[in-house]
Amino acid sequence: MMDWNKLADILIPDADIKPLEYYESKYPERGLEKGAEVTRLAPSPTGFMHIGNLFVALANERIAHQSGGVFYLRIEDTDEKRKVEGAVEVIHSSLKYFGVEFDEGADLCGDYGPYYQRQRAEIYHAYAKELIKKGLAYPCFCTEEELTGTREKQTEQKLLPGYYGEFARCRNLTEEEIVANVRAGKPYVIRLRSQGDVEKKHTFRDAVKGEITVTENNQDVVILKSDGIPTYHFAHAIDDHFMRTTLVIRGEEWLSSLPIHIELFNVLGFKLPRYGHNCSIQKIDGDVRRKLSKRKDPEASLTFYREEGYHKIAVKTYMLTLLNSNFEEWLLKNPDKPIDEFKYSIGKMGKSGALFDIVKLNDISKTYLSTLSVEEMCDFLQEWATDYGTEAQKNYFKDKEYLCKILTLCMGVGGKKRRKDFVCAKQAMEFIAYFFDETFAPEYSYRFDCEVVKKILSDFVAAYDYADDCSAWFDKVKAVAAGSGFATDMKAYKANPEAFPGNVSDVAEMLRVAVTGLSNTPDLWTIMQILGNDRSVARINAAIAAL
RNA sequence: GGCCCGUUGGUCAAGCGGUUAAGACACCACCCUUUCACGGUGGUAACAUGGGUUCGAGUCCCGUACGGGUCACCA
Repeated sequence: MMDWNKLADILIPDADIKPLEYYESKYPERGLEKGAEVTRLAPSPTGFMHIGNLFVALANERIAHQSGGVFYLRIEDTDEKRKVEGAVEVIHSSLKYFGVEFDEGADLCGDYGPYYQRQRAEIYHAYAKELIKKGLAYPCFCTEEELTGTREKQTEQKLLPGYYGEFARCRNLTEEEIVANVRAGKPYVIRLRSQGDVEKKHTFRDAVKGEITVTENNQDVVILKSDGIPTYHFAHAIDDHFMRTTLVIRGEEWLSSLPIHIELFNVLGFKLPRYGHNCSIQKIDGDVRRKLSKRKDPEASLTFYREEGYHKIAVKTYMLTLLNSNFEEWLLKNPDKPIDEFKYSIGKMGKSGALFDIVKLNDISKTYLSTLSVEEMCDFLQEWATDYGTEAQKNYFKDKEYLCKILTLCMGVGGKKRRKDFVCAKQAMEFIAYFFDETFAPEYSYRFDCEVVKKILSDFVAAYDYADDCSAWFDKVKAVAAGSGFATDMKAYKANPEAFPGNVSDVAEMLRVAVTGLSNTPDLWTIMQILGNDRSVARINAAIAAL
């Protein structure tokens, strides 16, 4: 008869392990109100934050906070190879930027810590040891070569690959063999002695997908690696139990290991949390649909949105439209309410992967930015420019009064309807570049003959008076147009376009190009008012000279 | 390949056995307009496929195709 107690002491000789009751009482049930959910985000500190991380973070955060529960951050740093310095800071700062705040976790305080898995070795060891004592886990001395060898044999024979049943060679080692191996200094892992049967299937209720069928796990999965660090599966069971997680929303790539988790919770005597497996965000690449890729797609990275200067609320709004199918409808009805008032529901999450649509994001961004005041816009742009702007762009903020005039114009403040010219800070800053001599770099492009343009511009300069009001100014534009035979009456022009070389709008375009270098800008009269008489005239003269 | 998940317009999607199959983005047209926009009105466009069940199927069942996920001492 095998003495598992003795073996457990040999295999896991830690001195600081306490009785199991200690851990249960140290991390008691949270005294939350009924219905309050405890959720978490558990990223690996790889230094890269994927848009999918934000997606799943938002879902968990909404569920917790809207139910009066707790949302915490746990760092899954069990894989030494993937660890990157400063990664936790990146996780915190990028999520915080998008308005996702944790109640506890990682470098915040909390009663259920530590929140770094590497610092939780004691508790993992305590439970691994317990499983060994019960005969539910055992050491495995197989080498990597042996494992790949059996896997190859299995695939060859079209058998289920893995460490199970007859292939679990270390499963039935005798006490003497184990002791001898340990004495010989052979490295070993601890494996679960699976009790499952792959022939048995159960239906499982997933919070996102609904009823799904899961097959029992029969793999003797590794729970403690040879360095004594747990694998994800084991850490997940221990941590989510002792951190008292009630609902795990995670990517669907975890769905296939759900059977392992179910068995682990069961074998440890823990209550299984509820799970929701959500789909990942995809993109269309040529004609294949695939996950947004860290390497190929810049928009996969959270830093992309910061660098482009997308407003955090716009990004969050877009995420929510993907996250919950009835959100857009709500937003339409409640345009002025803060988006956190939307009642998020996990059941309304899409069951199939959504394509990332930057055009839609742009639309949402434009609409959101058009609700800001001039002061808010100014602050928003400055915040972006401080981190990502060029020196010239930073200089835009030296004369705030001047800038505000520009923003008032470009945002259509004071008009009947706001304009929607700004998508993100970077684009907005480029959009207003022509107001600043340092960044005014016109590329004149006219749709009319040089001589015609030259005459019109010259006629206009001769007539222009800075003191003119908008309508006097436009009368002069019309006069100039008429002087070259252009139509000034749009109805007449439309009735017989052949009779004219063009119409007054074509003339306005020439002036616009001359003054701003662009054919697409807000009201030209106001632009010239902002630029001032000298600069306006000088620019038109420069344009004439360039012809 | 095995197992699991999915499939409504170009995109996001509503829909829970009877609907003229919503809405949003994009696109197109017209209107408004001194230019650029905003805005307004309208339009094009979808239930992957084959079988069932049913008086009746986008909705339920089975097969097929296609797409995705997963099969580590990675999470």
